[in-house]
Amino acid sequence: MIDYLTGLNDRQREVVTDLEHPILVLAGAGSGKTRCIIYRAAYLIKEKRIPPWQILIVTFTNKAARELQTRLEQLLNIPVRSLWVGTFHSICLRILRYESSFLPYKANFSIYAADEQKSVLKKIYKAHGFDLQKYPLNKVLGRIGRYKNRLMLPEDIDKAEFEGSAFLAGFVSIYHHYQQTLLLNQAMDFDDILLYTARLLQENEELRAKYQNIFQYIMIDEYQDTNKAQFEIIHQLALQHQRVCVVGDDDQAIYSFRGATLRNILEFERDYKEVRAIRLEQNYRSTTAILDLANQVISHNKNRHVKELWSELGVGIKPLLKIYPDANAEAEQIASEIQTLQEEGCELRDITILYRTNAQSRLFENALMQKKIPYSIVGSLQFYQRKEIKDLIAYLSTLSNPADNESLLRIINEPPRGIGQITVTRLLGFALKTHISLYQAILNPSAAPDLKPAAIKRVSDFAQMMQAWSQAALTQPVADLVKEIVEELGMISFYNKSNDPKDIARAENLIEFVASVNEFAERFAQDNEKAPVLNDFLPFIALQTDLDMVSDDLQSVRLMTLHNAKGLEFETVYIAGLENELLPHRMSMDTREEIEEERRLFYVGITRAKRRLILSLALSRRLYDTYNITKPSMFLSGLSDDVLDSEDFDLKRPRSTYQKPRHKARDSQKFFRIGQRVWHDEHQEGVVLSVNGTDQDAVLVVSFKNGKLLKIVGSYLKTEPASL
DNA sequence: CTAAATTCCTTTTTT
DNA sequence: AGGAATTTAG
Repeated sequence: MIDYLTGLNDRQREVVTDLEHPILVLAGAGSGKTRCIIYRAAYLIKEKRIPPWQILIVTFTNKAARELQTRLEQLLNIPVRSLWVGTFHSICLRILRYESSFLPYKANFSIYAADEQKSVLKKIYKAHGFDLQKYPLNKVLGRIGRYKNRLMLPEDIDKAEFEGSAFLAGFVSIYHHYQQTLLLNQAMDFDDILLYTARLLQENEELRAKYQNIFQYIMIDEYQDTNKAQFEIIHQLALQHQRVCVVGDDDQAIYSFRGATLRNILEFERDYKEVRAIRLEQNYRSTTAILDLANQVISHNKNRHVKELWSELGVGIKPLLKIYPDANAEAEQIASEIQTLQEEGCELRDITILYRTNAQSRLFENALMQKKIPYSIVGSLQFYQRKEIKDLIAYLSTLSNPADNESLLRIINEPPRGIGQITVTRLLGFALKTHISLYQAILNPSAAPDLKPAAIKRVSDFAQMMQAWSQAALTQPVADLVKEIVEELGMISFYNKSNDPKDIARAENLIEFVASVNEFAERFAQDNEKAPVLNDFLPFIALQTDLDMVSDDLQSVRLMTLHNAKGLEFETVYIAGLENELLPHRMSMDTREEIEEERRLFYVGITRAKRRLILSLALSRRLYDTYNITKPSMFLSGLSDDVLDSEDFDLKRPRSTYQKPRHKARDSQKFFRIGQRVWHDEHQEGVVLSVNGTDQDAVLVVSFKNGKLLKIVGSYLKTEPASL
């Protein structure tokens, strides 16, 4: 018997047991919202005898989904495999594969991530003469994404909207070609997964009824970070029966860059009937000292529901701000503090270092490695974006979906097998002219004009190898298939032969990948009582992220971005790089909305800490190959002394004397450093503010005593005053 | 066709 | 700085 009384407070219990109304839970950080979801699911299954397959729970990450399922099973003491629990993308993908006959896609369509998207765009630019400068890939992809999140395909964009603008007209044309190419390749991007699901539910009455009927009870976590497409999917499913429960916190909305809109949480009471709104403000995670800081930081945001977190866990240790001369010192000091904590008996897995950008992880990795402190990076381009892994996955995608040109082109000459650019171009031309796919073209290369016999031989050898595998892929367990491909291509031994440590790491990655396929196969076999084949495996891999890989019981310090920290908690939290242009990030400080979102990101970081919170900033930091002087984050000003200790450092007063950043000495006479004095023929004495490059060629920003601030090349400067 | 040389380009955050 | 992409040389 589950005890719903002692484990939950009054309001949590209401969330769990009110099945009569649509429920909106406004849950502060650490207020036990995941607990509510788990107990509500348990309540439905155990008390109300709702079959698990009628319950849909949407989480923010795959890992959260797995955890939720495990905890629920522990609570119920029975397995609930048929429960629908996953991210929007994984749930939608499941539906789309199953219902592909209603779409212009086959069930085995590929998923394109950023790399493939860009590669598709580049080909379109080349074919249709679009200028990369005028249409930067990231901008275009961002815009396409924003349209898709609003459920708009190119044909839905109002002509009138872009008639006056050549740029917009160009963009719409690119968007159009892009969608066509994806369709031709039988591929979807991440946003398509949501868009097509939403459209299907909107337009197909039968399907809508079917899934409304399946998903009798719906729960959504992190509702504040849903976008319009996601809203529409849930709305279509829940509009009839209204049995929906959403959980979120407007102060933790940090995904507007991918179309998330607070509108969904703010208008929930209008979207559904007789909504019960329940607020959870008691925090069960952090000490009062930490919450005081969190409350004060977030109170500077204007656009929010005012709420104050409180807890009964005692005052605790006051958060501390540390200032370091440069980013290296920051990383080293944090590493040695962690060493001390470890010696005092802290568990490493209870410690995390949070930062704004992935690039910052590098410094911490080095510092921790030097001190031999185990660490794991959560997320980032650790694994699935590695070249060797992507190559291997491209083989698998091609075997499963021969229409997928991106994958085929990636591997057609990888490892090198004498099929060069010219051959590929000719094959592509031939395919285009005869309206067949590239894969079909390579099956019969002798039909292509201009191909030399030697080239034909190499192509058909490749094609035969692929054909054999794609036959095998239908029946052979995927674990065996992958092993065979890796061995036959000699990938591991190829990388092992090299002396480059990077290549050795690549070999190791491939071994790890093979191991992960085996792991998947075992789990799959347990659940389904048969060994998975390729088509069982690929859908899983497409949405797998590195976030899902770090095991909880591993004894290591966790490194991650602030975004990845959402939903997690740690005894000790370091938040590094509290500098303007980093947090808030330079790309996100133009509007008040952007700055408020960055502040929420900071808030999310703070509220991860259970007992100990250390903030830090560096007074200088390198970007690319340039050292820059930094300014403390604007989020630090306006905080009172009683919520943050700051090592006798006055943030309001500009620093006149600070320790010079340490750099490796170079045997060059004119090695310029930040803060260094330099002399110029005309402007006399000045101080270096930033350096880009070295020696004579360095481009420097120098503040001269005569008041001029100039960008200047090193060769015009002297490092000593001119003798009289 | 491959390998070397050169240029380009990056850094916001993620499913 | 460092890696990817593109151009050039063999």
